[in-house]
Amino acid sequence: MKLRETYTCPLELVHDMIKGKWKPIILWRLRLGKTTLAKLERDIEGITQKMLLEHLKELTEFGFVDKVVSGGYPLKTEYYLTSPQGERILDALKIMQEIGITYMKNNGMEQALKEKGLI
Amino acid sequence: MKLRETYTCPLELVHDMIKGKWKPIILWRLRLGKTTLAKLERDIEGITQKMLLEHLKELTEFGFVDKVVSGGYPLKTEYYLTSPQGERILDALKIMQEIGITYMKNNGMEQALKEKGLI
DNA sequence: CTGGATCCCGAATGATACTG
DNA sequence: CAGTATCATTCGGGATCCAG
Repeated sequence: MKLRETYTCPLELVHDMIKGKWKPIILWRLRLGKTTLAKLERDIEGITQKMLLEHLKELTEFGFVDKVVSGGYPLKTEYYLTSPQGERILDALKIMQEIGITYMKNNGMEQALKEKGLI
Repeated sequence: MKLRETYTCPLELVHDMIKGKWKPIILWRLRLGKTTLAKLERDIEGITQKMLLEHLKELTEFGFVDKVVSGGYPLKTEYYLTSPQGERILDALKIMQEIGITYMKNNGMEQALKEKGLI
């Protein structure tokens, strides 16, 4: 995600920072608390380690996520949402999630919601 | 913005619906109320009519925006946020705007904010 | 050796310019 | 305004590298 040099509006900046196929899902998954790369990879359906790493890196650079690396065996890295920025963006994502659920209900996609236990 | 056939999460769906360089700004501008294409084009710095039209079309298809065409000469079309979906997404965008302002303050981009009168 | 992270490349998609 | 062409970015695969 390449940022522009100038933004006409802070909103654009943030939108660019969370733009990308996997970023919202990663942040969403991180709402459950600090977790490892392996767990993220397991829980996020369809993502590859490479994509996960790339997007995590950007989220980290933009200050939404941070990580702790604990050396030793096995080598373990844990990722978590930063406070307040990471936690704040979650508020926005919650609204989007809510809109999505309502939208799907109203557009005959209830089946998918049931399968995920969201309804 | 091509939507996928399956989404693992409603959040992804919404993120895809507002993805695109100009969509957040268009929605943001529409928070000020119903307005015409010409005014949008004038107020959104750097957008071309083509881009504006395309993005408005998608936002309309996804139910965030609607338009009223009042016949007569000249033919006048006005766009506005739908209720509740369009207004709801605005709540998410407000949070993003806020995060963006804070981010810019903390990263030496205050100058840009002052120029826009946001600070 | 194992898990974490980066590099290079082709294919697909988005943005903008150009044109009628 | 719509259609097409061009240019820039992103996605994803696979190889590779680094560190304990």
